[in-house]
Amino acid sequence: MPIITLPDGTEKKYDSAVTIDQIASEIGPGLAKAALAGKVNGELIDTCIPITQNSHIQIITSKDDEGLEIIRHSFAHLLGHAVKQLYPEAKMAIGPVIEDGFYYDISYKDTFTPDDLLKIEKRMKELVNRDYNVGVEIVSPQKATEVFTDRGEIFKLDIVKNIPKNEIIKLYKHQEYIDMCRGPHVPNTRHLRVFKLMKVSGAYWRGDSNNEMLQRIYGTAWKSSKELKEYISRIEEAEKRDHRKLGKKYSLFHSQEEAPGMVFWHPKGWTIYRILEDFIRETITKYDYQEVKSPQVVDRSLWEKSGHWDKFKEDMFTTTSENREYAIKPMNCPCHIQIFNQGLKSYRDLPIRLSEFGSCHRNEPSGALHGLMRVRNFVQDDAHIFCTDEQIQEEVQNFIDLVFEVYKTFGFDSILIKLSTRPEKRVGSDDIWDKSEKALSEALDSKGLDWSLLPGEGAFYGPKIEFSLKDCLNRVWQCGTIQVDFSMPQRLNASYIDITGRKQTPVMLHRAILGSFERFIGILIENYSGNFPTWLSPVQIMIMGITDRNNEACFNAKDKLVDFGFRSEIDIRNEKVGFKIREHTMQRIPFLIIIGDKEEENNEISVRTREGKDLGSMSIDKFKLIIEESISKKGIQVNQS
RNA sequence: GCCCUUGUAGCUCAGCGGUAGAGCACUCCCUUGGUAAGGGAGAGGUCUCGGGUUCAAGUCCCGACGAGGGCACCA
Repeated sequence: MPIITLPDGTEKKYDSAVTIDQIASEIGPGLAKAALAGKVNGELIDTCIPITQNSHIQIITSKDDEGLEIIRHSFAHLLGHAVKQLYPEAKMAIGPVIEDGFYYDISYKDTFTPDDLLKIEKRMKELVNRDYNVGVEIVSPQKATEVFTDRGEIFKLDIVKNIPKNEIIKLYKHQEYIDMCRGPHVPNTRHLRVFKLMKVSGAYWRGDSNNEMLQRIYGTAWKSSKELKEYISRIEEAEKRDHRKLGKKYSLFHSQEEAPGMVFWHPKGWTIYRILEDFIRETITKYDYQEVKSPQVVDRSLWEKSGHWDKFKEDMFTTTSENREYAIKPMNCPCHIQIFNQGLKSYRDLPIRLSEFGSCHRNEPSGALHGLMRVRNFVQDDAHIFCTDEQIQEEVQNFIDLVFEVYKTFGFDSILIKLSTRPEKRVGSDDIWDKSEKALSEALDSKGLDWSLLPGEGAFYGPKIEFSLKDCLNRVWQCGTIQVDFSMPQRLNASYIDITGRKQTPVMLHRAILGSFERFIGILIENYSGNFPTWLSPVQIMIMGITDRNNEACFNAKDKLVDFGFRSEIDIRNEKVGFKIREHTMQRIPFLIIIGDKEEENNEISVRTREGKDLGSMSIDKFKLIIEESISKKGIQVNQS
């Protein structure tokens, strides 16, 4: 005799078990048609599962977020149905929901081509049009084993074996196709309309690189074709902004076969790099950092002491000379400890903040390389803070201020923060972990920030905070980090004399704001889509004459603007002004200056922006104020169109 | 590193067994033109590299290297 309570508080009494489908039908045929699943006391169930207990229920339709997830999940089953019809020998592995869609991992003797994808997609559409009901059955592990043994679904059998005894197993029947899933799933395929198969790629079974490589078919699915279209155009927009493409277009950098994963910075890209470096240098100086520079190539003995030789030998570039073996540094911290270790340190000296724009090399797997985002040679805006346990919290607080100040300067206002705490395998006493985790969380709370906890995700040597920014396409990039390290100072014998005259080991905080310059510039290129704010624009001003008669005036204007400190160039090619304007507008140069006879007569210049706005004629001094204003805003509220 | 795809002029791409193509860029000539493409001519390629099949190989096969999409990795 279940009593069912609806979200609006209405109660319904039933003589016997009742399903979501029945309840929805009583409320209205429209709802019955739209019902995808139910939420019973907070748990999602299929529409056909009988409810026997008094329950609060909610009917899930495609309007709910959960509804879309269910639809996407059912699409994975539908994909399975189609694949097994077309390729009966295929073995289905797993088919979960992911952001924006779903995928299915499949083992099959031949590789799926884009043509196969079209065939599968076509078959899926045909199946959808049958409007067939999806059946669900709760079975025992034995039954599930029988079913999948019959069907030769070896991966499903493996999954069944690993399902805990107390968990129920549900089989979903898509006509002759049977899949296993926690569910719930849509009751009928007519709910599955808007989708597209996107691509096929490789993926390891159970995500383990020792296992077989399966073929993964990715699909996307949405509530409406409008949303699908928006999704596709979002992908296209991201492709247009691809930093590798824009890097070529604006001649910022390139890379070539002879140096995979390394960057050849062109004058324009290097200009941006230098501005960033100067900006960080200037900012951290305000925060009492001291800049240092340490060697690139260091004897293996140091890397043995630091533990890197054991753990990361394969990932380091090495070199030999006169029978000695060296590593090209993959990070700066061991060297910074060497600097710290010179001379006796007192507690009065702490905290010591050593920063370095040190070039590091890591031999990343070839498959990991990606434009500027993942390289083998990079420079971090790196620094190490040597301090006492008690100073951790204040140092973290200061760092948070620093991070927010820097990100804001680029126009990044939405920052996500994650705190990762002790993993199972770790060094350091529970006492010190307690203390430093507390220092980190209290530092965050003292700033009134929202943050999320990642338990167990910390490094073996200490907890950490990670700062991610959201770009204008809402993509999330992890950039900043501050990590407590209890291990390395000890390994490398760092010490200071405390107030009682005893030797102590300092805590070391690794921290970076931008992460690597390479990657951060990649992010900036995509975020601004090449429309760098004036302070970052490699060329800020392009001066062009109308005719040859104006060449001298152009040179004079350029000299004056360069003297003022603006990055200015001239274009006195034998071309019409319209042609030059088009070219430099497309190169996204913020200010275009045109000088013709009229301007010369009045001793003025004519100014136009890359947005196509004509600012009219003015004196160079007046223009100086305009561009100074634009530069001073840095990346804040820039026009990113 | 693994799976798939891929590598042709400076760039974007066509050609897919039979003497290397287009657009843009480049060079030269004409044009000196007022706010997003003036006109003409020319030059430019061991078709990534190394093997093989063939009378004949950018074109088919094998291998290496690079790149792209994923997976794994990311101190």
